[in-house]
Amino acid sequence: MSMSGEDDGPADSGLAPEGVTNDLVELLFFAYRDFVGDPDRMLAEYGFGRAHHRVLHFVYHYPGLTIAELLDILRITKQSLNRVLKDLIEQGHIVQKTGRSDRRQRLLYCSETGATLTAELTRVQVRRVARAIADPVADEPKGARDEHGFAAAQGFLMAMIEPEERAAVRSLMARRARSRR
Amino acid sequence: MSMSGEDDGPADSGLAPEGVTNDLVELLFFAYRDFVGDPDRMLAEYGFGRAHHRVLHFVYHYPGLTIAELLDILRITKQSLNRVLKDLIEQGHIVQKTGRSDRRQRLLYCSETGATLTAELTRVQVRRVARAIADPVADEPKGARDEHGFAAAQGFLMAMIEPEERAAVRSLMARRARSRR
DNA sequence: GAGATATGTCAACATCACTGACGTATATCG
DNA sequence: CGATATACGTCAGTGATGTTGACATATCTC
Repeated sequence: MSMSGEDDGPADSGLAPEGVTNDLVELLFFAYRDFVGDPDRMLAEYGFGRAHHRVLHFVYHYPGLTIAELLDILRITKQSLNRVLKDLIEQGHIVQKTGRSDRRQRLLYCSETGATLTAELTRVQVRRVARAIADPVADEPKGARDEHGFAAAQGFLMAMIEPEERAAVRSLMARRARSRR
Repeated sequence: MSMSGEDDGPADSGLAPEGVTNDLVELLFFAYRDFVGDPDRMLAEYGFGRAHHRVLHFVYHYPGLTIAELLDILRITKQSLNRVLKDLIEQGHIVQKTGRSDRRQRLLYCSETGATLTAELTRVQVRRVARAIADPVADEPKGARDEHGFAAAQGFLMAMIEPEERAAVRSLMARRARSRR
């Protein structure tokens, strides 16, 4: 009797049991928190914030980006972008060049210092992700039950979390498991 | 010159080729953006924001949470928490009960309406994650080359992104691949 | 030359975070 | 019991980042 209606049929549908997926939802929160935590701290020393990081990141990795493209990527208003972009340009981390085919465009590039700074930030984030891929945290040694790819996603996300925090996250989620019974 | 493939020879280090990992870093950004996008829009109708969502989420899933525990989970100050918590209590979505073993504690619970609202938010997020696990987006049909679990992570994160946005993300990242040569 | 487009900017405002200080209720310990 | 610590609440001020709305300027397109 497929209760076909909504969506998450924990029973027989090809989809995930809800309990495990709930864990993934929370792991995503914790993983993302730590994922942006490193750059946040590094940039704070320069007086920059996460918004500056996002601009630096995309300009560094996609040199020659236009303002419009950047706005579309970041999904913020041009006023919001302009505030942080102005900081970065004034401090010489980003430079603008007038577009050659369309002189209205301001193509964005990192300066030497901007590239150095951003490479540093990227290095830290890439390292965290690469390690999480290489050494996912095996959480459920029950093996065998990963037809769906939960354990893989769970191991990856848990490995993205700061090691000292993992115990706290695990014991929190164990608490839900208990109260479900 | 090592033939075989582009450039990224993970060769000896157990770690990931940097190019692919860069993609994962960005996919994480886009995936998280869309992951929180649904609840953001739903809560905006109630005049609530993301901070309210986080409180509702953890109180709903871990009934009886204390203020201190919630502060530790969210990593914000009690002043920040209090602002949103006050909103939620005044509007009857969350109730406080004095702790029985320690009467200083205020144990947090969702009311009926709070539970209904939060279940709705959770449903949307769980659905997105469950689908991404069940139907990861196969991006590199080259197969075979996933000894490290990149393709799996990439497929999961891409599937977390709003379907209409995937083409844009793909073409953006293709642009980096091009400029690397 | 008219109108669309790309960008910059001013002003006002909302959300969500922070610090610092202080108040109250309750628990714990000597 | 009294001192001290803990859990929580709150006032006041500030900063980062987002929003809307309006308007200016340069440049492209027709």
